[in-house]
Amino acid sequence: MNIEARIVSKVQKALLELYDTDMASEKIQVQRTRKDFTGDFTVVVFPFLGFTKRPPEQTGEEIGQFLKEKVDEISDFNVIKGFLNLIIGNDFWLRFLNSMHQRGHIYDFALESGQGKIVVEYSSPNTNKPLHLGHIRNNLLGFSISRILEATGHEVKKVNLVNDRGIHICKSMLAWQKWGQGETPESKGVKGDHLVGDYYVLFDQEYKRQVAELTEKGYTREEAEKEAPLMKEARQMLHRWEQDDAQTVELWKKMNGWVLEGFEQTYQALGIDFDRVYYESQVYKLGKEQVQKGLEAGAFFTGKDGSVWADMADEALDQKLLLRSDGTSVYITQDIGTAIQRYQEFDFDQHIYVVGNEQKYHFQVLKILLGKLGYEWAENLHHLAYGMVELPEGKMKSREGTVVDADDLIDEMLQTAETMTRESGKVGDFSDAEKNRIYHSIGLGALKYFILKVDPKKNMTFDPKESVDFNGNTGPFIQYSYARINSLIQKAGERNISVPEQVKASTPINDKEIQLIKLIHQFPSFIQDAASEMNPAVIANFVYELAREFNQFYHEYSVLSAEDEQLVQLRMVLSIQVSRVIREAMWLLGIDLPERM
RNA sequence: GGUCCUGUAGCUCAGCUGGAUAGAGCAACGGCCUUCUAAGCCGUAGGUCCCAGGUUCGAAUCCUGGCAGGAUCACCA
Repeated sequence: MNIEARIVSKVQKALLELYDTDMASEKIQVQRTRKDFTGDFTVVVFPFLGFTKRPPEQTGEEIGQFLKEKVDEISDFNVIKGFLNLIIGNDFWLRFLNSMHQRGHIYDFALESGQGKIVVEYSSPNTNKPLHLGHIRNNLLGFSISRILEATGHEVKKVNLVNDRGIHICKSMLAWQKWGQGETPESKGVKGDHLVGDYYVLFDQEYKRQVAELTEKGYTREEAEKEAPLMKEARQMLHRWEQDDAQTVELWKKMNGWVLEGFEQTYQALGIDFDRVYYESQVYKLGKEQVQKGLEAGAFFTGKDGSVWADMADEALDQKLLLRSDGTSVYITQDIGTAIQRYQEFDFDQHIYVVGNEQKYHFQVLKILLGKLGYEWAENLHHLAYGMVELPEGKMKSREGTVVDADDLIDEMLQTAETMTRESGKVGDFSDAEKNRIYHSIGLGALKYFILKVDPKKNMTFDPKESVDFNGNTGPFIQYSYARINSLIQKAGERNISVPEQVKASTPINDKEIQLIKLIHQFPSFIQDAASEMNPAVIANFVYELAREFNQFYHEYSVLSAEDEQLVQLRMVLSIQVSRVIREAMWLLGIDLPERM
């Protein structure tokens, strides 16, 4: 049990003994004492006044007195207005630090194993164009939240559902067939996903031209869009694909292969991976059967033209199409099928879908439909709906060419990292391989941190200028803090300063040191919060605060040349523990740390 | 029009299930490297927490109603 929980239970006891009142522990507020007051934890006494029948100051005094006598860790207290500030004795913090020092992972004690199995679906790209900034947010969130859930004792399965079929892929295929002249990623020297994306753009340009031509001839816009020869051809191609036409399938396999290879490179650069990859081409039919079953069971109904619908009037929603009149399935039908498949495969306790917030309605409906089919686990599906990434000049629009390409962005980050590092002149003696590793850590660290530090559900503005800034609340700031501690530890070794197994109980600790130990102490509860809110930003903000706090300490006090031996040992142990927490917090975010920078 | 999300310093964001004088970074200005990495540290300046009511001992936080921005309500995915 952590110290806060202990205080709550002791306050509860105090209320019972002093005022004969049994108060629920959730109603007792214990919080960190604000920096401008003395104390470590604060009990808010206002809620107790109803039954203590005493003014706030007196109530605080009485409870404070009780706690000081009955709780060893509490060495003193003070009362200001209705706030009872408790002071925890140094020996408690020292004991805590020592216990930390002997542990493996720090987040171990956030970890209660056997918390259940969770499937996290993320990334889910279409195979007709390369990844962009929006996908990066998705990938980073999915990957980080998976690690956070693992740290809280869940068994996590990371899955990707690649949308490798449909009309959009046919568009690229058609354009390549018409104008590609056998071009390949190798022959052209570009990544496969970019090559295919280029043909998608080509299709769109030509298609627009045809539509314009037709509207000039007197077609309405809608007619023109439908009748444009290119679109007709694309639809025919999709039809052929669905008929398993050998030539079409071969072309599809070839171009999908190019794209997937390109994606793989991007994933690798981002440092993310999956336990299982699904392809829509293989699972898109799964839902039909389920819908048929539901139809037979009376959960759904048939329209006049043979299409199948669900009525969601009970949920105050409209009707939803599940199968088209020609019997083919729509998007939601597929998701019904894959959800059931995954439940059978993994027997999950929860399933998280990391998908943009524009699909909120979709997932709301998905849960309802699975409920109608009688699956109680439908309520264990969660949609982690993240906001869109906007640019300072507004939304990213592929049509206007304002999308930020993932690979370009990564390159730019690496370039900047290299330039900045060169200018600092700190890695002169490194091998090229080492230097590249460092540029990669820093460049990607900056990008990842920039994106993960904001609350997922909010839309965020991505300012390229700001993202490339390595000062302030950034990934490199934290990496730098870490590298400095690391160097400290190296130096200690060179100077034959040994790190003790235990810090001596009598060692005096100053406020800054206590502040740092307190932060470390809170790490597990931040992990819990991040997990329950599905929000990596909680971790990001925490580790930033820790790094900032440490930098202040580092600036103000000397570790290796502290006044006496005991202090050197305390500060060494403290520094090591801080670096461990930074490392583990950054690991939860999926951000690498260079040992030197 | 219905539903959902967001609105905090010039800009980008924190602010936990209501708690003390609302916090960081960037940008601006001024300091600190003969001392463990200055990608750092310190200071100055900057606020009608969108508006109006309500609940409460207490509201940036909860409720209601506005306003502004965004998303969504396809036989698209």
